[in-house]
Amino acid sequence: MSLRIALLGLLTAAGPASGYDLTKLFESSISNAWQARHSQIYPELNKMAADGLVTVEEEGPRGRKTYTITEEGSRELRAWLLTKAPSRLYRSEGALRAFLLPMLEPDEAVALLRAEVTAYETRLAELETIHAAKSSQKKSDFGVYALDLGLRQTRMMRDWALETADRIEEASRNRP
Amino acid sequence: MSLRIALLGLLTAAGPASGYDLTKLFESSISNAWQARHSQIYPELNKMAADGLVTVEEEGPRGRKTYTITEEGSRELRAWLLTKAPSRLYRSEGALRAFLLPMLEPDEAVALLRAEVTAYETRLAELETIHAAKSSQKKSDFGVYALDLGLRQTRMMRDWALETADRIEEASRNRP
DNA sequence: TCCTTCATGTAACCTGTTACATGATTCC
DNA sequence: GGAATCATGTAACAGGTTACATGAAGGA
Repeated sequence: MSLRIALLGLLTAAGPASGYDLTKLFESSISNAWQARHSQIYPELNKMAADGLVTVEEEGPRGRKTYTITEEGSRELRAWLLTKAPSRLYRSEGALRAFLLPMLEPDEAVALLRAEVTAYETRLAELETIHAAKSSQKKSDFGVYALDLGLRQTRMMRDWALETADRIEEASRNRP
Repeated sequence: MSLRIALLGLLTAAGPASGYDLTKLFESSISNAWQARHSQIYPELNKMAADGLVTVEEEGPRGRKTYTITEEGSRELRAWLLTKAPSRLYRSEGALRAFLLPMLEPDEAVALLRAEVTAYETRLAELETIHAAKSSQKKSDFGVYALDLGLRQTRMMRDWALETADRIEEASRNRP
């Protein structure tokens, strides 16, 4: 379901687009919240067309098909946003790792966490670049709230890793 | 892979247990980081036994099988923790919703966000209760870092929803 | 006796990833 | 002519959810 919603959202935000365009839009605009490959996108667009949520308005060179969202598609998207309670289940390899951290030696755990901090710093820098670009261009509001959420998420993870590393280090100094 | 790791982790943290026990442990201890149903856990335990990562030490009443982690299982778990770089891909229905928020009317978006705030407050209260219980009993360290992460995650989401609602409300008051 | 909990399993289905496959167009 | 990019698709597999199915043990 979520893939459908994401595609309808992108077609609303960016206007008519091909599967190829949507694959790139996925990477550049929504990858912070959801991911999908072309191998999942193409069949889904075909199903959505069969269900009347999108139409193929024109076929360009190289078999390019440009999809446009229909009235029904917009209704479906709106209904999902307004009525469907979001699943708050959270699945993360990072959190699983966090759970298992106490089974490592303190210095091993600290080394892992310091590496995580670096990775999150890098990611943060990327997101901040994107954020700066978005703020200046003022083109569309789509993505601004999700980008803010991504920034907060990344900062939170970095802070957690940093503070947890310090905590473990201090505890192991006190009783080695 | 992650399911295997989670099961090996639980067997390390809680000692020998049955599939039934592990299903409940999943819900009570690790659900913040990962979820799995019994229909996924039972077949996986059988595969893990075939691969020599766990052994069935005893069979109790009602066909109960108690699994114990093997040396090889411990090695596998350690290796995963120390060598496998965690995927930092983030997929969340909440974030997808955040992306699409600008397509709603301001008052609709604000209402959704206020409801989110309430939901996260509730979740936060639950986690804080668990946290308080864990802190006092001091039984095992397993889960403390993941629980801390869960608390930060939930607070971050609540704050984001709250501040975004305020932001949208103010913007719509200035130019209605 | 009946209900609840304990206990394990399978089957159908949906979602997502990786890899394979093909061909047109454009630019150098 | 050759490489990069545009463009669409399928197949095999892995991971996860929902529903179905069964039965033993324990307590009211």
